[in-house]
Order: sequence, then structure tokens, then C-alpha cells
Amino acid sequence: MAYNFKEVEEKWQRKWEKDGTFNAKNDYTLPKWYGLIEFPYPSGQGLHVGHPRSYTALDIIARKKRMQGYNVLYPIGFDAFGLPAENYAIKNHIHPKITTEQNIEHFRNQLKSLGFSFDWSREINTTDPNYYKWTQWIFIQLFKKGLAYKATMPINFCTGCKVGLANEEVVNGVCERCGSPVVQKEKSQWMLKITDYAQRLIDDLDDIDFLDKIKAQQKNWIGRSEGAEVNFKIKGTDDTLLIYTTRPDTMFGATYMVVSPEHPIIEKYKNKIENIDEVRKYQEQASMKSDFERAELNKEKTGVEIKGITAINPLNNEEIPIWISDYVLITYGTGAIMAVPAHDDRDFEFAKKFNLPIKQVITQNKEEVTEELQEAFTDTETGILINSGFLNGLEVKKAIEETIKYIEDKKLGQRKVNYKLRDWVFSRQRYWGEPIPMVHCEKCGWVPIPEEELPLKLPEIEDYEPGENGESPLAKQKEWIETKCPNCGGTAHRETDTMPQWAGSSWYYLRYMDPHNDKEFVSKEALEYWSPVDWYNGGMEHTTLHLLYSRFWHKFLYDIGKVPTKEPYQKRTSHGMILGGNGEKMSKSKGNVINPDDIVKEFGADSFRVYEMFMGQFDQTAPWSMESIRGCSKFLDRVWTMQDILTEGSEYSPKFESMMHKAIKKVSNDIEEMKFNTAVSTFMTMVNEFTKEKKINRAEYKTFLQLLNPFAPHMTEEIWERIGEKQEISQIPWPTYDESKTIDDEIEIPVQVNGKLKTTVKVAKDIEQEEIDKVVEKNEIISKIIEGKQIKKKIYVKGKIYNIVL
RNA sequence: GCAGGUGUGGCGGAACUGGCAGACGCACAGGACUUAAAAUCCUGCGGGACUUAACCUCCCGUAUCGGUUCGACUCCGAUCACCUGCACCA
Repeated sequence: MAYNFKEVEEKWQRKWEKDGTFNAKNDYTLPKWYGLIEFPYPSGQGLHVGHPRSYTALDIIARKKRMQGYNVLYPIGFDAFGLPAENYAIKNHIHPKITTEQNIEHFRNQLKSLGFSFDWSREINTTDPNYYKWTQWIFIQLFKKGLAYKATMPINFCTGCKVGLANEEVVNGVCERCGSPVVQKEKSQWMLKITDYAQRLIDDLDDIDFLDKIKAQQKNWIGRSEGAEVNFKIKGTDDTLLIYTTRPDTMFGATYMVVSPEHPIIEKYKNKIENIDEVRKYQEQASMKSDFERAELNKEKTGVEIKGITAINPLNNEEIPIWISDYVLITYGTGAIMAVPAHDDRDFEFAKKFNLPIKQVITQNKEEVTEELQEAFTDTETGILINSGFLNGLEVKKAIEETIKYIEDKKLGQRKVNYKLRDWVFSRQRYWGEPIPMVHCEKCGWVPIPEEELPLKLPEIEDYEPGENGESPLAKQKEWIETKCPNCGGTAHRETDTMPQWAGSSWYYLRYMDPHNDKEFVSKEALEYWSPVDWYNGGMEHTTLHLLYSRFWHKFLYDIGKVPTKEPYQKRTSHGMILGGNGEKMSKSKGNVINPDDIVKEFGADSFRVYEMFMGQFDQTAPWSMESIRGCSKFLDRVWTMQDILTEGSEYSPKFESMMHKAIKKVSNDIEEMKFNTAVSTFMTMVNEFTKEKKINRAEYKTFLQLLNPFAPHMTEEIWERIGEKQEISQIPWPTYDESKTIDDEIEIPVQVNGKLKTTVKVAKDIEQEEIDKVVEKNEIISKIIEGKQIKKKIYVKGKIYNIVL
């Protein structure tokens, strides 16, 4: 009887659905385990083969945890707001709600066809008003605590999508989604003060189990730097120019100042500046460039000296010129720097170009410098201060401390920590997102709508085109906009911008704990029991966006006493991308896209799952191979065929006993460590052994099927039933092993001469050196080699290796 | 430039904490079964030398060069290549 995967897989999927086999239990006395995968955006293309890699991995872990007696929460939902649905609506005049529903239906069917053990009763959807009601509620809490604010500021504006973008969404100067150029635009936006949490977002990483590379990337993104802010007097005034530096030790080497083109000092001293026209012209040119262009064009530095005003270096009272240049950014630090060309690469380049003096104040070899610097000396480990008054002779690190002490004493400035992280631009001029639940009243300003009025539903509209000047489509909905101020009852207008897609996904893991609650975003009891997420797997591409945003929201909710843990996710791992057969990223244009439906149709879900786990190391990229999946399918056929060689036996046979115990240990560990590929190879080796022997007894088969069940749940259930087992395999406790039985009594020890392998000897596992010496000496091959030679040393590493040094 | 990662047969990849390099799979080759093919099963499969052949034996081999060690894919130093993220962040 050949294996009919289609029939069998459908049969069990139906049964699981009917019985709710994998639904989390509401019994809060059981030990819990909460596994999470990133819920998909239901795109029109359907599931990508990359999705199941992550889902299968955590499905395997979840299934094993269940068999180990945990109450497992392994939920699924849809992150369904987003641009593709809206763009589709603009083109085809179909409401995004309709296409979204269709897409979700498609995704749901695809996911179910793969046999994931999701708890479908907890499915959520970010576009459901019962869900986004709470997204809006969280926003209002943020507003109440002053963490959501309106700001008019230059924002990244996508010329294609016609929306403002967060820094995180701008990739190489173009929009992450549509690839159109991004320009700077002044716009009043809702901002979230994630910067208030910068330090905690770094510090709390110490207490959680994220992969090192994920921690590193988050820290890198937050970009903490230590230094000082220092005031430089503007000559002839009582005014000062405030700069930020991480190298206060180099202050004696400052030979000029630079302000960014947007710096207010220009406006302030426009009457004093002799070459104001030239400066204005430079400002204008700079404003035409996007941030990206400014960075791109960094090969050639540009700038103009601001004539008529100069600064005084507070350490040595030297008068130095002030320049304007776009290599200084208004968005970081104070928008002004002191330039120390001798010890900063950018300043060096600028000074060379404009013939500005370069004064060396740090040297590697304590002697006086006579030769001209060929490049900036930026090393902070080996340098010694020179030409620097009271700092002379100090090492760099010491000098930094001394300088800060000095400027703080003299009230010239202060120690300062800066972050690259900026506040989160939270407004989108789009339709298909959560409405921001705020109204603007001329008397009261911005006022949140009363919480009992939530959810603030998206109005039904027909024109999804962005408005003039990139306004949200909602701006055209006059009736919807006009409302009363909840505060004073006067005329007020609704906010027409919507939230970014990151909003709904910033807290979805909480809703899964209690998805149908209409009183609270999640009940306290559910939070206490299920928090935190024990294991979260997702893509590396979400490390700096989603992961950081949701940690921020969670910390905020913790601060206002709404969640019991500081961090949302105890453990975070990531999977590698799946590439096309040619080793390139899958894309329609390259024609190398694999459709999961085709794979399921041809090989079945179990083969698909096993292959995705076998294809390579889980966290590394791997190319798709149609030949290899055939191999996995063949392996499963052999598992099926083993029914033909089944014999009775309630205990492992002596022949396979040690193999069985080793396998339980190996597979159990491999699953915990996400080394799924070697777990699968263990199964293959076992099948080879049983097949070679043409025998497998019931005890062995049963254990084997249990171990394989998380990987290939359908087939293993079916065989389990066919060999007459009554209870479903997923209800049977995970097999255990006996450590002592994983060690063989007799082992093969490799014997080396001068570190080169010559032969092996079979000895008892706990043999002592003297005994093994004799065994080795008697060995034919070895005795021939060592005959007449002098033995310097004999090394025996117990149970590992024997080495003779001649 | 900064941060992180990777480099092992024709290919995907194994190798615990420094202890038999190439598990397992794919591809390929040969054989069995078949009228034939597919499927299935069996055997071989890093490179080279020696050998009529087989067995044996020996040498080389984990990106490159060097070091530590009885012993290195694994540790240390340097170099090269590729991937990912960030990038004029003072």
C-alpha cells in the first residue's frame, strides 16, 4: 500500500480542526510555553516558501513542548493594514477590506494545508475594529504620558507613496516599499518619543536571550555615544555656539567650527555676516538635497566660510573661523561641531580642501612632531596629548576625563550622551491604517477622543487617492472630519493621518493571550500566566524596526502598570532566507519563485516540512532545490514502508537499544538548539539501520514515530493509527532516554602515531591507560610501525583517542 | 569606514568542550528487478601515488600564510574573498 499523502493529510487536518487539538488550554495551573512567529502580511501573492521555514521550526518546538506536558500557546494572525492593499484599491477601486479578506482566506487555507499546530481559535487581524480599538487605546495612553506629540519637522517623504516615512523605512535614499526617491519635506506629524527609552532599550538586552547578532544590531541602531557639549564664545557677543563632541581631549586642536546649513545661527547673525548672499545660496543648495544625496556625495566636501563672525576656543582663547557645510547634520548632536582636522577623518579632508590649518595635539610617540600629518590620527588607544596645555602628556582616555572635568568646573559645558536613534514618525498620509484617535480643537489643542468611543472606525470611502500635497485620503471626508471637542464641546476636526503598519504589530503578542476580551486589551490573569513570550522567531530584517518598536511599547505599558514584565520576548532567534534555485533572492522578475501550493500538491506537507528543516542550518540562507526535496519525500516513503517489517516487542531490541536512547537524546537537544537539519539526518540514519536489518519492533517504531511526529505530523499520526494505537500520537508524552544507555560498553578508539591516524582498537569504555597500552602494543599495525623506534610519549584521552609520539 | 556573519567534495551540508574530516541527503557511475522505462533495492563516489587488478600502504586536502599543541575545520596572529545591516552620527 503506497502512501497517499493527499488523503492522509486532509484527514488529519480535518480532525485537528474539528477537535481543536492544538488549542491552548485556559487552565492556568499547568506549566506554560508561549511560542511566537511573526504574523504575516496577507499579500496578494500568497504564502512565500520563506514563511513556512519559521513556522515549521516553531511548530516543531511547540509540538514537542505539548508532548512534554506544557500548556502551549502557538497562535497565528494577520498584520493586514498596509500599502499593497491600498495601492490595489486605488488601481481597481475595490475596498482594501475586501481584498484583505480574500487574501487572508487564501493564507489561512495555505497555512492549514501545511499542518501547523496553530491555535486558530485565537486568530487575530490588525484591521479588525475590535483589535485596532486597543491599538488606538495604547496611542491615547502614550499621548497622555506626553510620549506622543505633534511636531513640524523635515521628514522623509516618499515621492511614490506620497507619505512620510520613518528613518527605518528609508533604504539607500529610496522608499523601502516602492523604491521611489525620498525627499525632505516639512510636515506636521505625530511623533512617538522612543528616544526616552533609548538607554533602557540597550540596558535591558542584558537580561534576555536574544541572539548576539540581534543584540548587536539593536545597539548599533540605537547608536549610543558618550562625549560632551561645549560652548564656544562668538567673538564680540555674549552669545555662544554649542557643539557636541566625543573627543573633548582634542579641543586644543580645533582650528575651525562647522555648522550645518539649517543651523539657526545664520538667521540670528544675518546682519553681521559679510557674505550672507553666498551663505544663503549654500543653504539653498543643501536644502535641495536629500539626506541620502548629502551622504552619497561625500566624496567631495563642500562648504562656505561664514565671514564676519568667529568663535573663541574656550581652552586656549584662540580665535577660529566658522564654516557652513552639509557634512554636519542638524539632526544629530547640536548641529554644530568644532573641527579638529588632525584627529578626525572628515575634518581632515575638509581642511585639506579649503587649506585650513591642521594642528596635531595627539601623537603616538611622545616626541614633538615635525612632519606634516598625511592623514588624521584617530587612534584612541595609543595616543599621548601634546600642544595641549594642561593636558600634555596624558593618554587619550585620561585626557577626555580631565577635559570634561575642566569644562564642567568652568561652566563651559557638560558631559553628554547622544543617540543616533530618533523619535518615531508615527503619521501616515494614508487610508488603510488605524485612524489616529485625536481631534484638534482651536481652543483646547489636540484632544484624544474619549476611550468609550473607541474604536474610531475608518470611514467607508471610495476615493483612495492621496490628497493634494500628500494629504491623507481621509482629508477629503468632510463629514467624518468635523466633530465636537470632547473637552469643551466646540467645533473640532479629526486627525486625518493614520498609523503606520508597525502600530498593530507592536503589541499583537499580548492580544493572543486573550483575543476576545472586549473590556480590556488583555486581562490581568492572562498576562500574568502567559507573559512573557518564551520564544519568538522571525527575520533579521525586523531587528531594527518591529523588534525595537514593540520593545518600546511594551516598556511603556510596563511603566503604566499594564503588563507584568519589562520585556515582551524572553528569547529571540532568526531564520535564514530561502533563495531561489540559482542562489539568488526569489523574485518574480527573476522567475525563480517557488509556490508552496505546488510543493504541497506534488510532495505533500510532510515532505515540504521535512525538507525545509533539512535544507541547511536554520539561521543561514539556503537555496531551494527540487532534487533535494525529492530525497526527503523518498525518506518518508521508507518510513511508511517500515510497517512491512514491523515485529512485536514491547522493549527495544538489544541490537538497537543504544541507538534508540542516543536518538531520543540527539533529537530532543537538536530541536531545542534549532539544529533541525541534523535531527532529520538522525532519522535518516535510523531508517537506514532498520531497513538494513529488515526488522523494527513495535517499541522502536513507536519511539521513532514520536520523535518524527513534530516534523511530519500527518504521516506519523496515520501510521500510529494503522499499527493499532488507540490514542493520537500527539497526546502521548515525549519519549525519554537513559543516559547510561547512550554510552556503548565497547568503544572504538582511534590510534594515532605522531598525530596521524593509523588504526582503531576496540576496548571497554572505561579502560585505563595501562591496559590500553598493552592492547595497542599488541596491535599488528602499530607494532610494525613502532618496531625499533623510540617512544617518547603515549597519550590516552579517555574514550576519545590514543596517540603515540615517536 | 563601522558592526555582525560566512568560507569544508560536483552540490546542500555534518564534525560534542582541541581528538577517526566529509555524517545525512542530492547529483553522478555501475549492478539487480523489468519486454522497456519509471519507481524500488544493492554497490561505489575528496584528490593523487603505488599496483596487471583487487586488497594493502603512502602522500596531499577544511579560503591563504604563519603560530600554539602529542594532535587544529575547531584556538591565536595576519591576509584574501563573499554576504547582511548601518553609514559624513562629530
